[in-house]
Amino acid sequence: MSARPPPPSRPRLALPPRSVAESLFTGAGDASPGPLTLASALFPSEPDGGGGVSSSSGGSSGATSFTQLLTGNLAPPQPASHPQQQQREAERGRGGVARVGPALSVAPPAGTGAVFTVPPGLSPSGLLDSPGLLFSPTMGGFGMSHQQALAQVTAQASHSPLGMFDHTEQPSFSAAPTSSEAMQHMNSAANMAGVSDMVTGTTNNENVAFQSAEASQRYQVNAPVDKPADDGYNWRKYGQKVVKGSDCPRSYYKCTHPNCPVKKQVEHAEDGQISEIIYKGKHNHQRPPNKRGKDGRSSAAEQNEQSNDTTSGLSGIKRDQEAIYGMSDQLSGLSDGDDMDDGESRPHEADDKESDSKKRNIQISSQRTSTEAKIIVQTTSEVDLLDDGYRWRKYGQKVVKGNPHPRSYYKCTYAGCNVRKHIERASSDPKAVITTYEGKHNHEPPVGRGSNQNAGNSVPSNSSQPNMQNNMSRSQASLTRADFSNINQRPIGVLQFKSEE
DNA sequence: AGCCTTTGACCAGCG
DNA sequence: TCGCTGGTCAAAGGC
Repeated sequence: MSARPPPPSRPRLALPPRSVAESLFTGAGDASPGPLTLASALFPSEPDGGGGVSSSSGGSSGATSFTQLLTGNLAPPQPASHPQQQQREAERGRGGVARVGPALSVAPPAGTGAVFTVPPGLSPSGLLDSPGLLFSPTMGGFGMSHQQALAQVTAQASHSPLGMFDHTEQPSFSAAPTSSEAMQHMNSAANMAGVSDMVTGTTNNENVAFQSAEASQRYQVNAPVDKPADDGYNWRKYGQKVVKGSDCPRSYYKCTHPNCPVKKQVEHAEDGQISEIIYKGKHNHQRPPNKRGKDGRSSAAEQNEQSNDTTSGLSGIKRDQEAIYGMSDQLSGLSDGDDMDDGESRPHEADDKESDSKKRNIQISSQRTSTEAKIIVQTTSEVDLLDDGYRWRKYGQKVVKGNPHPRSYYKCTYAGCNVRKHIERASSDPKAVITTYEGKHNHEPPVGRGSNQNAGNSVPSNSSQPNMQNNMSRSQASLTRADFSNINQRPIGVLQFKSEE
């Protein structure tokens, strides 16, 4: 074993416990938008070029869909303050393993990035079934239709790391799934879009064309569990080691399926949480049937899954995982495309440090003990975060110990609505802003308002942006959305959404 | 009994 | 060549 070097602290966004918020999340179905709703709302495209998340490296076209953002318009997950991880990523790239995707919690280098924290209790139905989810036609600014976006996302999902994905090619709109597993992810994606029926026709396809190309995908999660998230496959741990430059012991797992080359590395943080999962290789087999029955790990949620799941065949925890991984898959496949203005994927860009430094990753974190779900997107102004379709009035601000940056408190201005949110900046990265919603709106988002206007913050808005919240059902929480009208401005908002009923 | 985890040792790549 | 490092092996033990 290698001597353990002094572990440099891995920068993390430290959030104070929010029991109130959590309790609200668990029961505040109405208040929460689906993650993709949030994400899509966060990253609307602006045909006029005035909106959309501009790439940190610039050069992105005006029309920026969520998918496009995933492919590259999100800034790289590694902040400049995380050189070690950047190095590690670069090293992984040099290792000859194509690195795809979505580091789940890596911070962006240029101070931009996104973190999706998918709550354990957040079922994919909540996570995925948001009515206004994804690319609502009313989100007219998008560069693609709802169906197109969905198709693209689901196609990306077919390039799953958990299953077979081939990041070397960008899935086309009509890309066909290559595996039943991929189809499961597609289902997840479809569920995310709330239109699972769009792809279920193909999900039954059992003719699996396994891909042979090696690939890997990274997930960064914060899962306070001893074992890595069950992704449906059987793994055997064959090693553990503390790697240099990381405070996390790394565990090595192999897929137990005969002749399956897939391995995964799981890094644990000091607190025992899983901080990162790296998949290498592709399964040459289908996901084994539910294994939990045999080992007695079946959970109530799992059991519930068996009886209730009618969408993707997964529910409860399993579906949560599917949601996590499915989303990750999508994000990975998408993010691998890197700069969207390239117009092509760059599968080996890990070899290119410069490119790597510009790589944008969606970060997804899974906190199984949390009922929160967050999307963290960097922005440059707190007021940018206020535009979520609702009107907010600032009622307080406070500086907490350990964080030089004040946390601001807002209340929904709608009469009788008790929804609050507070925006805080991470001490480690002032550009990382976390928005926490508490409560659920008992009303529709104000109709007719500009999406960038805030009652409490009269910030000039881009009137061309559609009000993406107007068609969201009440089951969706408010969301924070950055003002992307400034092409030079990076979104650094942090979204936090709650589970939906 | 079978499967899995643990853990020290070993190996290979790289600078 | 040597040392460092990451990845893997394999024996031992546990469940």
